[in-house]
Amino acid sequence: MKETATRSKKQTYHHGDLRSALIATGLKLLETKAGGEIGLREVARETGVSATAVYRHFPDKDALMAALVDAGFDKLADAQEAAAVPHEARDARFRAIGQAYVHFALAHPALFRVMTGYMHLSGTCEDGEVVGDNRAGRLLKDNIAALLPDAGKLEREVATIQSLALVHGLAQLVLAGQVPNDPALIDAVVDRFGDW
Amino acid sequence: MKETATRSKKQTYHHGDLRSALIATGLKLLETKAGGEIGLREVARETGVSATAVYRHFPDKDALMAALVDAGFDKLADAQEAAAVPHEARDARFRAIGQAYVHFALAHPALFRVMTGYMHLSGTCEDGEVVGDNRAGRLLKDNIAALLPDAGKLEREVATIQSLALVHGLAQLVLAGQVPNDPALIDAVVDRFGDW
DNA sequence: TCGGTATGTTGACAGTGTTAACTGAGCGAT
DNA sequence: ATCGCTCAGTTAACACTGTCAACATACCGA
Repeated sequence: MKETATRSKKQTYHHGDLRSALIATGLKLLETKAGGEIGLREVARETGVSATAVYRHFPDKDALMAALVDAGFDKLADAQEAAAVPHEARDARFRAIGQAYVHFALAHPALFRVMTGYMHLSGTCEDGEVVGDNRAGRLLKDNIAALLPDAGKLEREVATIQSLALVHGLAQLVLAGQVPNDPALIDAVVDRFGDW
Repeated sequence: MKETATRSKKQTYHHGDLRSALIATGLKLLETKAGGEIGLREVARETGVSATAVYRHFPDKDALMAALVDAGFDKLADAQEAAAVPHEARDARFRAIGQAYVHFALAHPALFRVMTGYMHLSGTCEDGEVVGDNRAGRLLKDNIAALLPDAGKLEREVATIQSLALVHGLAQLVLAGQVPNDPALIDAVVDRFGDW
């Protein structure tokens, strides 16, 4: 086809890396359509490809959704790292990471809903490890370790889970309309992030 | 029909309070089918009624789901009140309520998933009030007020949101497989519930 | 050059939410 | 007591979804 010039690399086949294209349009659809679900056929249609072509790259709709979840957590990690940069003190960096979690969820509500709704089939915690092994999870655990250098393993795990549960629950409650979307209030709640 | 004898009251019409029957079978289905979604037609079929009969009592599938959310929060309030009974001290009662939240979610995973997935269209917080006005929400706010008698309104709101976000996020993370389902670990995290 | 396989296509099937048109039970007014 | 209206249910159909089977074709190595 004629888009051979637009694609830079991996341009190996018919479409040239359709898998990444599907994920990209999925993310774009989740940015545009603020509310509601997303469909396998819809993603395929918007990518300009037949619906069943998706099955050459994902066994299920669930697998496609899981890939979107992974992509979402990657974007979240980007936002968190960017938010941490301007701060020097370790606790300030930590709080910035927590704020970034909630702000990301409020800025991308549809994507975050997919992330929470399909989280269970993407990177579950293996072998007793706490929180999934994506970049966002590692970022959190690394910061906890830097913040509690003298703590034992269990203590760090508890701190990790508490922090994550706080921001995750807060984001979801605000998105669900159970907590008013008041930045000052949200900041006040997240300021508890990292108090031990 | 012949089930006139089985129904005690409200037996006014063809089915006799079909609305409640639909909610009841919806809850039953959510207990039985541990994972996955629930369907309008499925609920109708299991109730022994035509699919379109649902539309005489609910404008949407969303409305039916919202009713299930309300019913779920009512059952949650029951569990929380029962869990609070044996404790005397106010902080112990408070922690028991928090534990009950997580345990309820883990005991009824499909129902809890529906509750979180459709929470946004059932009892959103009106006029700046914090958390929805169901029994579970009032129970939490009353206990916060008893626990922080000298606190200002904003301080109580922040405490309410922090508590709710902690247990809600924890429950969801465990259900999503991001946190191991270890009762001791969960108890350790929830023990932070109500520390100020 | 040729055969095989990776990557796409069309067509079909079961199942979903939703609407329109229809039927009949129950109750109030005459 | 009967008429008529409205409530509460039905069947039929539509557009849509996820998924499978069968088919077509572009690429790549022998």
